[in-house]
Amino acid sequence: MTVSDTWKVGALAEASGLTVRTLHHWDTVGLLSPSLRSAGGHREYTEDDLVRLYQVLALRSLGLGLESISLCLDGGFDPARLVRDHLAGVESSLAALGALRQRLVRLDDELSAGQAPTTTMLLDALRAIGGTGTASEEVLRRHLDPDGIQVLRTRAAALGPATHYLLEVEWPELYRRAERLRAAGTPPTDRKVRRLVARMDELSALFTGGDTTVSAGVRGAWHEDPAAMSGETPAAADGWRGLAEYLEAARDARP
Amino acid sequence: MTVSDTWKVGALAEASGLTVRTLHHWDTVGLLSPSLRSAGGHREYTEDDLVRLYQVLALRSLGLGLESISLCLDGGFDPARLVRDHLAGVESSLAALGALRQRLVRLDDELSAGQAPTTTMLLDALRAIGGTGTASEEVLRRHLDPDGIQVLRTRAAALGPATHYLLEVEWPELYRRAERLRAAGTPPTDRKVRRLVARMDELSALFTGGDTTVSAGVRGAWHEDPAAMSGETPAAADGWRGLAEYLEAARDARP
DNA sequence: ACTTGAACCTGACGTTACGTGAGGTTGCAT
DNA sequence: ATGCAACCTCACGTAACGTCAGGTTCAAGT
Repeated sequence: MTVSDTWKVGALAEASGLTVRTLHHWDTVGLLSPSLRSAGGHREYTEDDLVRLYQVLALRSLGLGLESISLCLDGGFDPARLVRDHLAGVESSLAALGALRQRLVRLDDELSAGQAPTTTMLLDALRAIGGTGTASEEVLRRHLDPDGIQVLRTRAAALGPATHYLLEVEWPELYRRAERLRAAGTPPTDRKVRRLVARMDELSALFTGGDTTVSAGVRGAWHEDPAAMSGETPAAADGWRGLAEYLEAARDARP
Repeated sequence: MTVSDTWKVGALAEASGLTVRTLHHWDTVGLLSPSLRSAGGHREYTEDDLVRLYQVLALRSLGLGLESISLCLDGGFDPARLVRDHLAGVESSLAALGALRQRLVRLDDELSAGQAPTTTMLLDALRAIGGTGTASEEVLRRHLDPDGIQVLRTRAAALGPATHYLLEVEWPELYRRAERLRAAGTPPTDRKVRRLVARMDELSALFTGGDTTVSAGVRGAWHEDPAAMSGETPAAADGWRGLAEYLEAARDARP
């Protein structure tokens, strides 16, 4: 007596907002198979199948995978535990995404603030020179003469936006890796650490034009007051100073 | 004069914390190919390749895809725009994840609160009966006699945890779909809406045991004060009442 | 020089939840 | 009978690798 006692894929897809392909897929993986087939092999979904469909939709809206949904509906798994585990996964990826967003927002802010240089050591130093006046300015001036400052300014102008951008991203990444290695107890003589330091010096050279006086001056300034020279957050109270000494040790061990 | 002027995959993998397979993959997709090969075909990564590796690691830590990293490093794309676009994507998925977490947390709370029923219409009604005393209790008692209440209590005990769980999840999902359809201007006579209402009535029947007196009573209570009967947040001020009338119209149009 | 074991190589398939055709068949209405 | 919309079953593509499988090269020890 109902209008239609079975549904075909197209009708069901349109009614549920899914695609035909999705229903096909759910059929092949056994998540939702129509109870009937027509003589010619066309799928015929019954009312019972619709019930199952609603259940699947409900569980899918929680972000569960198809396999989990099957287990849940076929009674193979404790739903409460499944939800708790899933929630734990969601929480962790949420935290990771949040941290990522923090970094991207900062980076975006800095990038869209025109050509004004950035948060990290050398770039922050350049901002100080630019006259914006941060805490790092004084420290830096104590370690560099006007000529050295002029070198930095010239270099900053010569570098293209891509390089500028890379420094914004690669430099903090090198720091994080160094921090992780130090936290793991890796000795400064390890070749991983030595490579990191070498790369940091290369980036430094990019800006100083290989002028060792200038680069040593900047490094000295950073070593004296790392916190003022970087926007990054140190891991521990002695984080920056400890890291600076750690990297210095790696540098000294080079020969 | 250096310790080793080229690196082999294994050494590089160990030094960078990646796997050999990952380096192979980055080679085949052209993201990071070693500049040299040994006579026998072994990969030999030079210092320049290490520079590239650090850049890739830096960009990857931002969550960019390999294709984007290639474009960025090979100068094919504006890095600032790339970051902005990526940030937008991250923001949106962050919002989605946050909403999902909200739902999961609530669900988890309710599930771990023992057998105490839940937020949604019928289950909330059961809680009211249980004596916890919510706003819905009074409304419900006005629509049900003690016999009807006994029917609900018996049913609640008879239903297994899986069904209980499904009601917690499927019921709100049905609501959200109904709300979306109503918001989209779908007429109550549409078969999608009619199916939704039918399924809601089926769930209702699950709890009332098909006793139309009881189910009508619960429905009446919910219709009188939807906000008190559900923990969900309405879309608009008239959200719940409007939705209730919408669903009632669909029910009436059934013959 | 010869052997041997570790490290390396290139395929090739599996993973998630479908999208997107290709090429052929069925169902319903004229 | 015929047309055409809707249906069917392959089967490849997606992102970024993991995980064998079967064969080759390297470096050290004898």
